[in-house]
Amino acid sequence: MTRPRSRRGGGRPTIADVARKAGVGAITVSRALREPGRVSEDLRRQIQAAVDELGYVPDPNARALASARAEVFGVLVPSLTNNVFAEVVRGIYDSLSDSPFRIQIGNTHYSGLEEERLLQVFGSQRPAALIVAGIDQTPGARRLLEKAGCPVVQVMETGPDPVDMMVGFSHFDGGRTAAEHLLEAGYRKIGFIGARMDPRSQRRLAGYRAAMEAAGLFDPRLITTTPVPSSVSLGRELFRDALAKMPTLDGVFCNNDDIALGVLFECRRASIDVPKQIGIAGFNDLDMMQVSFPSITSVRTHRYEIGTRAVAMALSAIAGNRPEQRIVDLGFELMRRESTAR
Amino acid sequence: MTRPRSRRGGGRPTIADVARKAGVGAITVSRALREPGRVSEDLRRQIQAAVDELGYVPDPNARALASARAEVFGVLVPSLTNNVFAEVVRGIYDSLSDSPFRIQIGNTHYSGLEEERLLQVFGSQRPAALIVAGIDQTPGARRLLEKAGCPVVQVMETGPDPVDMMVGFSHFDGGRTAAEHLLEAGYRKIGFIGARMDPRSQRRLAGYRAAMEAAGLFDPRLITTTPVPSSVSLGRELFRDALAKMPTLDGVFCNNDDIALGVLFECRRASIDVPKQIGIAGFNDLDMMQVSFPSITSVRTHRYEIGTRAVAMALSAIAGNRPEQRIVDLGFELMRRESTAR
DNA sequence: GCCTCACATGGTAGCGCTACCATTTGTCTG
DNA sequence: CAGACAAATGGTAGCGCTACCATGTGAGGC
Repeated sequence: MTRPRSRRGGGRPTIADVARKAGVGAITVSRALREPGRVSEDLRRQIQAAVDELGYVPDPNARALASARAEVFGVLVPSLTNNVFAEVVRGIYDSLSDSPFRIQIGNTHYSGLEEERLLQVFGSQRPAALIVAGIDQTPGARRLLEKAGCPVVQVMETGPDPVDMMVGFSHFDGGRTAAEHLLEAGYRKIGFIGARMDPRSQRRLAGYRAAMEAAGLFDPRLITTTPVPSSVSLGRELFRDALAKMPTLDGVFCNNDDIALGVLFECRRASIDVPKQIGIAGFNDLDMMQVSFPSITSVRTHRYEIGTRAVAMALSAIAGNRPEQRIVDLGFELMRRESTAR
Repeated sequence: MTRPRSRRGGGRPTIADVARKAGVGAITVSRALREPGRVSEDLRRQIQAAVDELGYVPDPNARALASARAEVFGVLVPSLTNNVFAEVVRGIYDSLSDSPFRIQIGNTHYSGLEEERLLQVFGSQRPAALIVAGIDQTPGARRLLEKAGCPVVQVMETGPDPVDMMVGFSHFDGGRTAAEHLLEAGYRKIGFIGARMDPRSQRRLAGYRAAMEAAGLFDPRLITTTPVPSSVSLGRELFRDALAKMPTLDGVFCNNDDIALGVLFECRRASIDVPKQIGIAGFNDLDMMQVSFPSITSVRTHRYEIGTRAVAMALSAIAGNRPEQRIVDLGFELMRRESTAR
């Protein structure tokens, strides 16, 4: 004796209700929804009518359980408020908005351990794809990615050894390009100011250092960094520190645009002429860099495109295609502006 | 004849594997994990050992299907890159990071229709709670929220008629306070500059207007708005427009801080003295407002706290408590700075 | 005209977990 | 010391969906 259970609150319609109403088998409804091509025109119309009338929406949990695959993209980023990652995430959302895939974001707070924990959690859902920021996973995280059984895209950076696929650019080259530009503009005592100093910042620093060493101008006292999260106010403070340490500074390459803006404000307050006395270059090229006064030179990065491209590659892999390129370098663009126009 | 199916790729351990290894029933494992208090110390230890050894992680999909409730918080925001919502979302994430709840974010792109669509999708998952930005849902969206069968928190704003609970503040009062401050500082021809003009911006405008009318100084030509998304560069352009329309302008209340910063930059470029010739006030009080030069007056809003408070209220409701207050007003704080110190 | 085969549809048996009962054991009352 | 009752544990039956296989039908080949 099995009386129907009514655990479910509203008792929303199930696939069986649709099947009954349309006068077909449940499996045919399932197919009509997922592979319309395999169901005859007639039935498809009938089923669609029943779906509309009942307001049927498939239960993604039941679907995931039965098919051993959730229609979920797992996305791991180190920060939600940093505009850089927010843009990448926006690209991901926009690219998936018309697909059946949901998105699950994890915030690692720049912690490898937290990343590992989140990968464990995500893995238990059997996601359709994973997109993770960075290429410096812990060995444990890397192992989890490798046995995730789904396409994996590492974003933000390119490197030699992808877990599966990669979309990004070379932060080393970006840092070097900015420093070389400052050198070409005639600056000599060029400082590096950086906050947070995650692995990507470290590589931008390395690029800066390579350029300075090639010019025979490197001096460790030119470098001012902190692990503290980046902000405009921090940029001001770090610049004051840098200037105290090395009063003859005549240029700065900033880790990112927030810092650069802070430096600009501090110059203004201290009546230091930009670009005459000090040249400033930032990184990422946020919208405000081109409208600040003076406008600020920055390395434009293609953050939104990193998100859209990562999704495109993952979708292609899900569809069963081999990727043409496992590693996609989207490059960057140096935007020369007033702040370095000596 | 039922031979075991091995659809599942890696064949990761299930609750039955743990139960077998620990020598108990599956249901006891389930309980040990969810309600440890109801399982004896001994078994709990035994089960934990088996879980650790096998690396068992419960399948959230199966769990959701069986219990008719997914451990998911659905969050709907109009933008992912707008710092305001990014901060709210960060508060939500931080508050839930140690809980079993996952988070599912939906980006409505400021569209009521898209919000409705996303609520439909979210509803099909039977989330544990819903957090939605704003109080101006379409009738359809409101209906979906009402029959969601879970706690609902509307955030960012307070209003008279919550679906369930609310956390935010009065944008009308915020706008009025900013305008009154400019009036007190001695400005008279105070413009309103706004981009995007979502419902919250509209109410800030209404607050500004109320203050100006009370002072007998309102003039529709003082208002410059656009539906275009907000940005620093847009702030510059809108300010130019405003000035062209009304050259005697001596103050501006900006919809948000990006716009305010754009106005400041434009003043600098056009050699307009701030605060002597023009007073500037922004909204939200982003970090950079206090370090810009001159620093910019702004209305500080408690965005992160909106996120944390919303989660706290939802968790309390999930735990079965009646909320002490259905409507929580977190207020705001006027930060007086150099840009309005005439 | 029979066989093959593709195509359309359906039935059955779970996916991994938990709700709902049962059952067992120990503890407390009168 | 019987009866009542709480605490601890387990069995059974699904949650709503899809993978797998079976069946029926008509077109095409020989």
